[in-house]
Amino acid sequence: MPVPTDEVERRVSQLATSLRGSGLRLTHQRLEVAREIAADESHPDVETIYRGVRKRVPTISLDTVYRTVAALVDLGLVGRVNENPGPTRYDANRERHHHYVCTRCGLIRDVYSDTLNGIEAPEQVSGLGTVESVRVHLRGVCKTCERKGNDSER
Amino acid sequence: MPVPTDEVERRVSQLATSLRGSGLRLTHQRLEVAREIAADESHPDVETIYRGVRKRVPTISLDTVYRTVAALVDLGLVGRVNENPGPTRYDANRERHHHYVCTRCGLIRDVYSDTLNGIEAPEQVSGLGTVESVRVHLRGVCKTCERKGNDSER
DNA sequence: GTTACTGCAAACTTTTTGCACGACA
DNA sequence: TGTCGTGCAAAAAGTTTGCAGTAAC
Repeated sequence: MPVPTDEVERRVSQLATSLRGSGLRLTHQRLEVAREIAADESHPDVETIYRGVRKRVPTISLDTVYRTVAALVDLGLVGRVNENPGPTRYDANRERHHHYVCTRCGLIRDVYSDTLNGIEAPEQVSGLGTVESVRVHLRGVCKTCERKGNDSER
Repeated sequence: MPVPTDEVERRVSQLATSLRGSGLRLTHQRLEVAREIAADESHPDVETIYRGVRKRVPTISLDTVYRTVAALVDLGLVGRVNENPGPTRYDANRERHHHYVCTRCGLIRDVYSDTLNGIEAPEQVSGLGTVESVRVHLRGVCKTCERKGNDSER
């Protein structure tokens, strides 16, 4: 299930507004990188974003994608996802959510749950520092990998 | 608070037994890498393990540490921790636990909580695949960073 | 017209791999 | 003694940076 077109456009225009608002220039490349991330709910890495954007902007370079993604992360418009070793992946979904991760293929899916959202930090944690977010990571084997029955541990 | 000596030895001997049991040779290097991870609760990366082991085994090479750590992970004796971008970190603590992560300095502390252990996957997740583990990630700013008041985002 | 952004190339960091010698069982 | 593991070196993968030309404002 792809991200609905209007949701993509909503995200892109929010990204555009925020870029402009923070004094950054709204270039063709940035807009297309933003669009690519907004339309991809598979939590793509930079290489994947690069391949996608190149279909529309064949001259874009990989380092521009790196720089743009870093800018979007700094602005808080995109989240970094480090569930697995290997390339960092990115997430345009800024709604509160949790993650399901397949330990075989690395698939990451967003999980929405009021129950999980309601979890509070144990009081002992206040001795360590402030708590700004509580995220649940569910790990297992996805349906596709289970069907394949293979054991490519990633 | 360092890991108590007897707990370190308990972990090391378990690692030794498992290595032998799986047909791998019990070398000086492997034993010392295992000891280093077992004694370090800061979730060290390979470079840190390497520096620690070199005090006792000055001739060990970095790639041996990489290979040993990979073997320990494959045997399920050590966990991989990917809370942040940058080098992968490792965890000798195999008890069920959760993580508190400082978003400024990258500190990772283990969190034990029966409440958090009791969390169950929402039923919608069963549509995605099996669930083998449920871990809670608490992110915030640790006491030390808060005191410093600096903003080195990491 | 300025200044920030891009593309290129090179560097850097983290991790993996091939090979010959040395050490464990 | 045979085989697996180690150290060395080189390569691969992922990411960052300096610079000169180009495009946004």
